[in-house]
Amino acid sequence: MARRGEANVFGLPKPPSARERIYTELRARLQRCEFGPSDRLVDIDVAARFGTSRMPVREALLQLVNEGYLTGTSRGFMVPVLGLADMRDSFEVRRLIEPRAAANAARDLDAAAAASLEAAAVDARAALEAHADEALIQAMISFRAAWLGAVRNARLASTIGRFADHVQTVRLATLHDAQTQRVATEGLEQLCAAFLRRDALAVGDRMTMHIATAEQAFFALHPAGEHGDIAPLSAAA
Amino acid sequence: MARRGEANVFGLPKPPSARERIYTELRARLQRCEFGPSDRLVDIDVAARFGTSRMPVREALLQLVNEGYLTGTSRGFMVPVLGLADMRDSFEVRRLIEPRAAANAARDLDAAAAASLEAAAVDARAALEAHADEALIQAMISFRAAWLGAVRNARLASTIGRFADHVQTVRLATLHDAQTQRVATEGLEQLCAAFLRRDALAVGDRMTMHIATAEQAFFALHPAGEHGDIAPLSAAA
DNA sequence: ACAAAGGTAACTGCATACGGTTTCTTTCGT
DNA sequence: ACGAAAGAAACCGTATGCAGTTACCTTTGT
Repeated sequence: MARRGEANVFGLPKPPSARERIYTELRARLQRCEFGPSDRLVDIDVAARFGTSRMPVREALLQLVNEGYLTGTSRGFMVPVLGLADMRDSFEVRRLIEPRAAANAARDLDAAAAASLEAAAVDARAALEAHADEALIQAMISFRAAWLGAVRNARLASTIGRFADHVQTVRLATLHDAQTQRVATEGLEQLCAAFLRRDALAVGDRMTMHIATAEQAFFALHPAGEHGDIAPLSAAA
Repeated sequence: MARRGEANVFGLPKPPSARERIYTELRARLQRCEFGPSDRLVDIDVAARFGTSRMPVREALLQLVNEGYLTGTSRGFMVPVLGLADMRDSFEVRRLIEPRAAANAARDLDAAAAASLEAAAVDARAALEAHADEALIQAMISFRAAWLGAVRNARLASTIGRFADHVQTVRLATLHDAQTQRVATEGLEQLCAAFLRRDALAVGDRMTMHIATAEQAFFALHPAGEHGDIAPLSAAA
């Protein structure tokens, strides 16, 4: 008897629930920043879009709120406007956990994951030389997904995964500059080489540098105080 | 116009939604391990318990599943049985982030939070000498909540908060031994002293040691040979 | 008596429905 | 013409109902 969600002997993938489908779809779109900030997501509207009722949509939206992809206001769900303070906070957490997680991944890397990493690095190089911005970003997403998938510590991996939106925001903000693209691609290649050598220490160091570089690139574009982006943080005053 | 959930100028507390009430209540009970492992939580049953319908309960349960407090099976929601691997993973993440978070809290500590920390430390000492296990655990919960509340980085704080269940499991598993109680209390007092001095570096170091001590105490009780589940039996007194 | 098969009860997931609240719009008064 | 108030619309939160599925229990056959 095939249990719920498990693949049975016939390899039938699974019958995904409506809630899960909607959640996955919306999260993917949010990670791609296909919804502008302050763009309201109304449950009944999304429901019509998916051909279901409001309930699965509502549950998916609540889950997205809980994971930080959306903010629930009194009037609908909105894409949160990330302020500079949010960015600084996210970078701080990433600095704490991602180097070690990547190092662990390098230690435990299997052949398939190594191949995925290398393929992503090759794609990134090709996209860079072809000036294909979209492909470059996609390659970086694949690279990140590859090493993140090699992290054995499930809690660590899921914790990192919660910052995917932030990472994507940084990418979209910084990777339109040719110089930044080149620096990022070269850093990715060196990181990839360290992964393929299973050099955990080098991977950790490179990841630390990579995050620092991204942070500098991001804040170079956003001088403090320029964008008065609403930072709904603690109302300390 | 009092907005939903906000306290208005008259200090009216708030009208919490049913979903939120149920979620908060269930999470508090789960953190206290009042539900034994493999204890099924049925939505219609909980709904009757709270005097509501199934929907808010269902949403609260889904949120708890999403946060790792429960696991959704084909037949109801169950309290997950934490294996030794889960514990090892949680400790790894805590080692990465909590020392720095505590150090930041020490740097930004205000007078009220400092008072809370000191009060919790005093309570812990009193409970230790009175052999009041429950009060000791409560003091440690308060202490942790106090410094965690002083962490300005909201993302960092919420990330740490996601491991509250793990922390509580460790406490319940280890803090029944008098020797461990004494060591933990003394460590807490030294940590508190460092906080009150605003000595961020000392706080970070002490927190590192604290986590290492907890890890050692926990795994000393659980020989690695047993890959069996840790059965934190319900406190059926 | 034990095992297998079928039936039954229970539970989840989704759909529809309703009330309350908030916000936008319109209208009325000055 | 501008502001305020009342009405209307939109939308969230919750309740109830129904179908599908899964586990458990009963029953039957050997």
